[in-house]
Amino acid sequence: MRSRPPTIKDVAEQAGCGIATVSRVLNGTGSASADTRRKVLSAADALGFEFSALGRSLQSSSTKTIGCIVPSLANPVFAEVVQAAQQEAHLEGYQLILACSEYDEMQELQAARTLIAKQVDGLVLTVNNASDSEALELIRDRRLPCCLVYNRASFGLPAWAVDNRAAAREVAQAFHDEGHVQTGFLALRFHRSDRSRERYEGFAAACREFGMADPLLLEIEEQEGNLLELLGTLLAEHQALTGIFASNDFLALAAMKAARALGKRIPDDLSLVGFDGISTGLLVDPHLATVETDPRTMGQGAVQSVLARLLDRPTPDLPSAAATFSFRAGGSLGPPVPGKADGREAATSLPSHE
Amino acid sequence: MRSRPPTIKDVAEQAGCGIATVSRVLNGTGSASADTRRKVLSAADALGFEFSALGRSLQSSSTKTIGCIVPSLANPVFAEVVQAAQQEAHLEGYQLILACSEYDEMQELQAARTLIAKQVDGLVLTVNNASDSEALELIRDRRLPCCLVYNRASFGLPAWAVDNRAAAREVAQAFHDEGHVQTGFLALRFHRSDRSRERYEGFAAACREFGMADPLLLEIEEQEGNLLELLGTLLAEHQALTGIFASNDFLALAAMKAARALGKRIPDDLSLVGFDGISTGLLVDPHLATVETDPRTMGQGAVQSVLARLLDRPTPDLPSAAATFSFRAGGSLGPPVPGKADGREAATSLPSHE
DNA sequence: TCCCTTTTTGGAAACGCTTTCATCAAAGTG
DNA sequence: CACTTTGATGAAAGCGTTTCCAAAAAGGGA
Repeated sequence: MRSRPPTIKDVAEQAGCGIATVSRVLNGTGSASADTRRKVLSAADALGFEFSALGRSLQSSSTKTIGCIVPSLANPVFAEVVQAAQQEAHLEGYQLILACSEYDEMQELQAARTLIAKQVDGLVLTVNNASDSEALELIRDRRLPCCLVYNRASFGLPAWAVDNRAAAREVAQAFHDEGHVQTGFLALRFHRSDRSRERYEGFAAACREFGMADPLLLEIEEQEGNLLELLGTLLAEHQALTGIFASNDFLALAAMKAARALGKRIPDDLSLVGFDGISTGLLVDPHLATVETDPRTMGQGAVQSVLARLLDRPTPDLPSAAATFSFRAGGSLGPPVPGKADGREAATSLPSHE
Repeated sequence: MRSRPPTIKDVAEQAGCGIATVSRVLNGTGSASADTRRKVLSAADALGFEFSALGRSLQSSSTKTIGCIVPSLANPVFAEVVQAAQQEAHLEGYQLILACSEYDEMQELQAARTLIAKQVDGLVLTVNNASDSEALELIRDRRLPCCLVYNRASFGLPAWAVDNRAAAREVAQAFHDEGHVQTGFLALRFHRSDRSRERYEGFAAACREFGMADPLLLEIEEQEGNLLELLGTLLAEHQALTGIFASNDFLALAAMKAARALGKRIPDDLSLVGFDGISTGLLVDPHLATVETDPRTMGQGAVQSVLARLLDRPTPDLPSAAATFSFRAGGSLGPPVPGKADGREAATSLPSHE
């Protein structure tokens, strides 16, 4: 029919009354005679009228919108965080505007700017480096309700975070219990993620505490396709390691695959522990030992924290540090077995495949 | 400093000029003397002024925002779609508002309503049933620029879709080539996804075409935790099947695990083929045979289609049906080997694990 | 019937922006 | 020097709401 969507003015005209009355009737605020109500309702219905959130937001200076910035959705952890955040926001009638920083601080900052310009009512985000983020600075200065996820509290902002150091300590303990001494820490974009660094630092400190050798830091820069090759090279260069703690599960699984291609038995020749606890870890054989976290709770909690500030509700309790993760044992971690560790070509150790 | 964010009026006051001038200077539209320009710029800077997208949108009736509805982010396919869509939108200065339908038509409709009320400039979405979606009806009636993803074209809306039937035919062909006759089709929420149904129909038709038995339809309703148990039961009930085509990779991987728990060798006792081509399929052993699709291209393309309409650009070409997928061979599909098929308890067939 | 209270109603302002239009001064032009 | 052109500028309208306020209508009691 009409190309321009109908406005409240159109409804008023059709119903033969003023726009104020239409607003009152349709919003159920204020009084109106039964007759007027009927006329307004039918006019609105006939025109297929819906309020424009724009005019409303301008007026109320509340957009019912929450901004969400995560590094990437390629990581299922963040995908889950976002999904849970979206659901939680939806429950209260809020929408989520999504932005991905691609692990880049400039994009992170720009995203924050854009979302602020869009007048989001609050923000939920995972930044690359919580202790030094221009985006967080901006948000703090703007006094915008905000909550961090998977970052530790910073800039005075609340955070639903995993205690990476404590978790890493448990991993070190597990390695130690199995008798490992020389381990490595494998990270994908080490300098771009404070989470990765915290895990490494906690791991290194704990290794020292348990009297193990300092873990070797194995960094990989980019994820360009040849990840498996890079891992293969890296593993080949460090045959002495009996165990590797990877900064996330995908990396651990990829390392598992690369190690096998090198003829290594898991866990006899090389033990592996991941981080995150994604479900894929339970589909492989042996199961991936890992640190389980709960992305859904994190995303949901972060939104609740923000909403609490917006709606003047009591702030939800942040989880105690110890409750933010749990070590999950798995067949990929076992005692080192000195056996035939160095068979370069060993397709035979790849099961059910010959 | 000030609790209320500064408006253009504040800047004008501080710079000692009219708001129109501020708008012109800051937007780089229209002319202004060097002196005024300087004053405006410094005033804006001093106040930390940023335009409110709200006022601007109200005025221009364009929010620079695209709505995005997908069933869930738990499926990495959709996570990638959303990520790619977000990136592509971002390139043109558009933001993405995200909504998840949770495979529920009511939520799907409600999301569409909300996004429309939020005055999104366009929509990119995957619906549950493209041929019969109230949400799509609404969108079509509103004449909103919109593009479907992973659904086939419907309601006159363009679509970046996978040719599910053709893909399923290739899977049937592959099963046939390996000598399978009695296969099954495994689906998670069959009645909630037209994609799943199309795959089944295409598969069934092709099986018939190749002279195979009609595939058994194995449905699973909900995904509540015990998925592996359900799969185990299901598989135990249908020992005659030599091959299973799953409606997505996760399901195929889970089935693989469940089958092994039953003592089945993959692929000798049971061949498996998935759909989607998620990277996890390459981390397991043997590799999962599957139909690869390209969620990034889909998401990106869909946004381009919408943007083309918004910015009056030539419509991007939709991919030819055949180019929307490619069959990926994998060790999980092989010829059926009658051997010791029925060992109920057979931990031995689980490799490197005893 | 008149006056007072209560309910219903619409005009108008405000929200923050862009854009048109008219004004005014400066700068050319003859 | 009178006259036109040009550039710079601000007032005001309009975008779609909500809400305040005053006016009008409707009851109610004497």
